[in-house]
Amino acid sequence: MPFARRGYHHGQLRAALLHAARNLLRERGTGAFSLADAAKLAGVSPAAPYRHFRDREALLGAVARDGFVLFSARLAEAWTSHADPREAFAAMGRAYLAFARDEPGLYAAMFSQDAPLDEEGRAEAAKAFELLVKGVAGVLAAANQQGRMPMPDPLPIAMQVWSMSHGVAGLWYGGRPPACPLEPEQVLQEGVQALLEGTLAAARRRPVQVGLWNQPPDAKR
Amino acid sequence: MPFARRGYHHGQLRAALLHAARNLLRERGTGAFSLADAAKLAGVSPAAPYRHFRDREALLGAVARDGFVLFSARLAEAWTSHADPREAFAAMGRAYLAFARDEPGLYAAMFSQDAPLDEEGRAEAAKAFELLVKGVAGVLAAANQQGRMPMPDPLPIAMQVWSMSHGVAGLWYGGRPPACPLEPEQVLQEGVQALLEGTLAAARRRPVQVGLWNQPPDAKR
DNA sequence: TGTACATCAGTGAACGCGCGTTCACTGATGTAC
DNA sequence: TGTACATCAGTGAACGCGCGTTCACTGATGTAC
Repeated sequence: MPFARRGYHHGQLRAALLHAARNLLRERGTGAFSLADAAKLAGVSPAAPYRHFRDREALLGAVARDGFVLFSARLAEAWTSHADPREAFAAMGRAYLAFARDEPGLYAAMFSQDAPLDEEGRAEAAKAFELLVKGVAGVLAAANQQGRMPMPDPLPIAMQVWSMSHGVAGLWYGGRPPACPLEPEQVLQEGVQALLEGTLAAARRRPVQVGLWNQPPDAKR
Repeated sequence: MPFARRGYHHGQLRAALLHAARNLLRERGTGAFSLADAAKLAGVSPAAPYRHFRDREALLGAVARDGFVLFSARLAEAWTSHADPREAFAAMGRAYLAFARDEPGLYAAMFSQDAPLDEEGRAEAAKAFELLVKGVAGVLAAANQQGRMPMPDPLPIAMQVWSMSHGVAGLWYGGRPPACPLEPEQVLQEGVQALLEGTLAAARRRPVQVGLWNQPPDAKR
């Protein structure tokens, strides 16, 4: 039992509440989460949380913010754990799904409007997305070492990858798993693989335009 | 006001409750949905719904089932509205997103474990997925009119397309829309485009093996 | 080192609310004779 | 055609519950002198 209280004053109630809330989120959903239960789990009266959070929403928002911090850390860890960008990117995908699998309630809260993110929370969410963009850019650069093709804009591709990851996570870990016998990791891995391959194939069809990198072909007129 | 009651007996309370529940789901989320409000919206006492549904979950499950029926209809409509499989498939994607945009609460309920599907409901959900598989198979066949490459199994591809669609829907219509300036329709359309292109590129690399269609290359030993 | 006091984290009882669900009932409907 | 009666959809009042939140309070902590 981490964050156990020591006396009349808890000492680290804020951290204990965040911890308890995450556990509740894991067992029940975002909707079933209750402030009273979080307080009880932290071994404290139902009024105590109000010393640290304005209301229920504020606690949920803080949990979601911490969720994005943890999420970013896991993605960054996966990215730096491999030298080859393609392997690193694949590891990122596995880390993404592992996070959604192990913390489905937290993951759902992070992307739900029930847990309103403050400015800092939105910055943390943006940071996680930046990691994905960096990963996509790395894979694209690795596939284009000779600079034979115009570099596609990594942002829409990252958004497509994010969408597929979010979709796989939602379908398998967010509700009813699909009836088909496919493994979510495989679906995502092969899907992203094909997605990148198709993008690169399209890019190879366009002539290299030195000085016009990252610009769409129509922009020259 | 559809399904308005006429006298002491409502006449079509079951349908009215399903209608009211869908409206509530549209305005609030799955979590905030309440049986009492559905009854009030249908102009009936809070005990009346129990004549037609075992409990709150049963009503939600019935709403979800009807949601899948409507969803399938929209997808089928889009598919049959174009002769060219590629155009039809693109229309299906747009129909998918339009459904999730116009009925976000219903869409969320359909994929949430809060609304337990009965046998019939699961069959309806499977039917919607079948339409997607049919669409993928149609596009693959159109790209392979000369029979030059082994036909890839449409099922995992359909699952990847479903995941990306579900992810785009979840990100843009299910919570916080992403900060990036991309349109969800464009992200999905281009993503699926690249995904299919990559899959076809991979398939072209394999030699045609007459009599071994739909079998993975390793299966020959 | 000791003491008075400000600060503030946590208490516990209470509130109002809305919800899911039950229950004895009432009134409309339709069917058997 | 008329009447008695079974059926059953909807009533309304009530229940128990859990929740978010407030409020006057209490007790520990740390700081100024």
